[in-house]
Amino acid sequence: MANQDDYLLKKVVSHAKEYGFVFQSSEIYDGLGAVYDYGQYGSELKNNIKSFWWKAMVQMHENIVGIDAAIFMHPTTWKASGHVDAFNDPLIDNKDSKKRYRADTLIEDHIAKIEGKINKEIAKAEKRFGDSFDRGQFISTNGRVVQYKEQIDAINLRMKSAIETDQLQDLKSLIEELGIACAVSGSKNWTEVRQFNLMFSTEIGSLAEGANTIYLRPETAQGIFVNFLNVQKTGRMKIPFGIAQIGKAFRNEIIARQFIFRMREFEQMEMQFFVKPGDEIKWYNHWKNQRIAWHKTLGLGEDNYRFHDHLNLAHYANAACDIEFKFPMGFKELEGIHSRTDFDLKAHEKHSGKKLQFFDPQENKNYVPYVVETSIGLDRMFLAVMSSAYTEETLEDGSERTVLKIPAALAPVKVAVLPLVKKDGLPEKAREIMNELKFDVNCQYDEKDAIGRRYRRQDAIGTPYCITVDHDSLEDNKVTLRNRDTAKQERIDISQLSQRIGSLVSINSLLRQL
RNA sequence: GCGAGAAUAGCUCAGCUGGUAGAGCGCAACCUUGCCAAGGUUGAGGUCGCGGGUUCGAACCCCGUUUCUCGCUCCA
Repeated sequence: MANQDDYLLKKVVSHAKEYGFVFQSSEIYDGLGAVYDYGQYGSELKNNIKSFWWKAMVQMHENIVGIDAAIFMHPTTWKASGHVDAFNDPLIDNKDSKKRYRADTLIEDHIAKIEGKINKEIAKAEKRFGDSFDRGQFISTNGRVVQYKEQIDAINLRMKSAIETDQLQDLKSLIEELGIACAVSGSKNWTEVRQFNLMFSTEIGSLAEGANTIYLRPETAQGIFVNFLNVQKTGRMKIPFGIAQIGKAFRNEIIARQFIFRMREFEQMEMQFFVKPGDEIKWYNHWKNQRIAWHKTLGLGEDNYRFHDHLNLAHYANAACDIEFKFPMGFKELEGIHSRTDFDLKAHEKHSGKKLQFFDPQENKNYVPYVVETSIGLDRMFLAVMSSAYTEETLEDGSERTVLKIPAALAPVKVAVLPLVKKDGLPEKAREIMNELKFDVNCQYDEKDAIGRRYRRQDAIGTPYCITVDHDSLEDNKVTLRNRDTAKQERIDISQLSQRIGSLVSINSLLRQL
């Protein structure tokens, strides 16, 4: 089973390359790790996914608007968001077991052990003294407990100052002095502590001295939060309302693998929905339903989706789940829906000194709104479409074909116009049709090779419809319309083509189902 | 980042104990044909991932490096 799935992923990767969907970045220079480029068909597919999302989220909702914030943001943004602290991990490896740990977690685990000893002492004393046991007094007077607590305080103090001042050597010394051993190998043979920053940084010239390091945003959400007031005021938005955005984000992943599933440069499509405090769970459930409906409209397979509720919530969230998709490598996160409370806006209030509040006329008071976020990885969505669309079929006559059954509304090329033969005026007639259709949809003209081979070529890039011009077309002004998935053909009047194709491949038909 | 494996034409791969590269498919042009990968002719495309080393001689052996895959690890 696993082999078959690996097989599918490999197939999708090589198909994506062979037909111009996805290339490895800078391939002629041996490539750049975990960075990929979208080719001629890939970029079309990606744009169509964006368009479907944007229309569904922005255009279909009067109370949602879209923005396009810059990738560079003021450095304080990332202090407020918590990324400077949380995306900065001091890591240490055990040389014997080859296991990697966060240095601060190792120390915290050690502290937890000492706390365990304190609790043992307390439990013992409680047993001994029974009802007359004064817990508070015991803790502050018992010699052993006081000693343990002093130890903990000293370790904490040293760890904090080491992290804050970037004294990584001291973190290692601390680990060695405490005699912390690897849980796997049991050895105390550690490497140096190294800092891993998941945020890419660069310099900017215009900021004041000492504050000139800026980051490439590790998520797009903060661009929305810092613009909350701008949009609310200028757009006269009333709660509840949403701000949507599609954009690139960057993470210097230690390990980035599985094709475009985890990349160092990736694109997010997300919407932050601002609600009245207390209403957030209602809206959280609302957006869960909305988002899964969006996915299922595409018809990539009902069974390919599932919700995964987070049990361990991030510090900012009071409810969170993922929409997982069955990728070739198993069910993996495709989209996240988080109830982020007022954590972000409050943090920006604190760091900027600006009030980020909404005056609610019904409540007749100001409050910091709560936020429900929907955030989907565009590249992951791309992979979901590609991997579920990839099909190898054996036809009735025993021949095989590879077809991308991409939803018609997302297909890179909607129609191929093909003269049955390359003579007798058929190419001219086909060009004529093409020159009209190209105003409506992305189409291709192809006269090379036998008609069957041209059909297969279009199948391989997922073109949902082929129009074939034959000798009869010159007489009756009709052409055949060939369906990619069924290979069935129908005869249709040239004058009706534009309308017919439009209804078959338009995103609107999907939007109407929502 | 650690460990293991891999890298030869656009794709899939062959290439013997070292003797300076092949196939199928695809691609391009032309001829023939004409509704589901047809036939013929001709052609383009690889300093064998990159850099060193051993050797008279390296796609092949050794070292380093890059990229990919798997496992560990990490994952707001």
